[in-house]
Amino acid sequence: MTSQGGARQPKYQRIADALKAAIRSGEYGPGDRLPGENDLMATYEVARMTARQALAVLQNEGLAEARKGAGVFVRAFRPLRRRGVQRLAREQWGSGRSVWSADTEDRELVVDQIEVREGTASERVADALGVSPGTPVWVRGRRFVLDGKPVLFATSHLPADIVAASAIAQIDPGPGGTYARLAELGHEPVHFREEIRSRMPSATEAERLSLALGTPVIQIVRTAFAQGGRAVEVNEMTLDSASYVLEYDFDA
Amino acid sequence: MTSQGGARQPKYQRIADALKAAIRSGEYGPGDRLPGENDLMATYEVARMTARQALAVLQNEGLAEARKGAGVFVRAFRPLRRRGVQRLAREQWGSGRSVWSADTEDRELVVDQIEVREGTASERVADALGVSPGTPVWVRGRRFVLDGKPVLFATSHLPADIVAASAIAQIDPGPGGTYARLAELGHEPVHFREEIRSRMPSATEAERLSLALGTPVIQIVRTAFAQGGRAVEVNEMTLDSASYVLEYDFDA
DNA sequence: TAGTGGTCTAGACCACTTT
DNA sequence: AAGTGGTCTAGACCACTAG
Repeated sequence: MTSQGGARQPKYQRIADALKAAIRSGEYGPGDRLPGENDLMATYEVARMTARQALAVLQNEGLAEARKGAGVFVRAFRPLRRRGVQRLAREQWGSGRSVWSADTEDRELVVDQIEVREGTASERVADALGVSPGTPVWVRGRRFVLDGKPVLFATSHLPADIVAASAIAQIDPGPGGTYARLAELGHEPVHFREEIRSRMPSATEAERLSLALGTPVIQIVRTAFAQGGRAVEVNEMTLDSASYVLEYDFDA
Repeated sequence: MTSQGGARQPKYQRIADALKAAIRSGEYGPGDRLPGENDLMATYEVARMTARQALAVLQNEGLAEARKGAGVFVRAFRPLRRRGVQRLAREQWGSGRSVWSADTEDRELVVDQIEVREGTASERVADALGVSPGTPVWVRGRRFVLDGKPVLFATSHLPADIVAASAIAQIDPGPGGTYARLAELGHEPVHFREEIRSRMPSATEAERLSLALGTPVIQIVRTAFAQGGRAVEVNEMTLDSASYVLEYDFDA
């Protein structure tokens, strides 16, 4: 085979581009089935691996999703809006509502994979809390599933000397959640810092969030500070990037 | 070949896991060369495509980077810290410094691919500015290259009726940048909203930021509001996720 | 020039989903 | 039962990088 009919791009790229153009043009809408491997082999007269590579491009860009035995489908997006500042306003948890109720509105929220245990601060957590590694902390882990789709999991770390005897060391921290309890203990959070990164998930994370190929995670590390500047909580959250838009409002 | 020696995982996954374990254990550090396709074929007695697939796993997770003709190498990370709130404080641009100087510290910053032109608001931009699609706007595009590595490109949109006759319609907007000029025009930004998304880049974006496989982009859409609530700028930024950590500080 | 990764072919068997 | 994507083999030629 002499290959290349004058094209400078690889075949699989040209096929992928054609599919992307068809999606942009509206020929295939969210949820629609795209031409499969066999279709592409016939249409473009290429080998199976080349057709697969073309479809892999779309999947790795997050535009399409393969379902084994069924086909390759255009992905749909309906992200939640997470208002970083308002959701942590004192009125929110001060009124007995949980912080997450601000994000979910009328959708069905399930919290599972709950874990509450005592442990010690890793180097990263110790650094954020301003303590030495190995310091006793309480660890609170959970996962959020919205309308059947896992969207986030989080692990919160709190200094054991503050929270050990409180409801924070229980599965259910009570109305208003952890922050309301911290306030009662005299360690009311008055300031927050959120650090945001994005990267591709590990295999474990991809499974825990049921992530399609080509879906990054957003990692948020929030540190809560009490009056006087003491860090009273470090919360490490891992979000499905296809399920979230983060919003931060602030003044000049 | 009878295949499978009792393994339940695909071969390429087992090979990929072995490589990841070797990286975690420190056997291969940042910048080190990993075993190549030929090495893996010999070591694990697999075909070239299977070895390639194993290496593709690492690349798609952002752990490794292939350099044509050279090998596959462990990636290194040294992100910039972008302080979302402080960098936009009035003192910053009020003092004649640019907003980005807050991020870069002592590293070498080059701004290129500069574009300043008049245009009309797309639906998305019009929506953010609170005007009708098609409204005249000035568009300011540019790319930031730090120590030779592109890290961000941004496109800013400003209502033409405000900025047309000002330095904002010039290549160089002068000391303190666009925001200082807006203030002089009586439209000083007093409030900001940043929306953050993450996704895999398109081929164009990947090229413009020299992104390795497995590197998501972070997209920030910032809207600046003047006193009275009028939106005076919408800035769409696309960041290399491997080059940035975003930070937001705020009170409860 | 030797070795590397990038692309591509032409087969094969499997597990899975749908009809 | 038919069709789909997932895995795998065994070859091949190419462009690029390095010593």
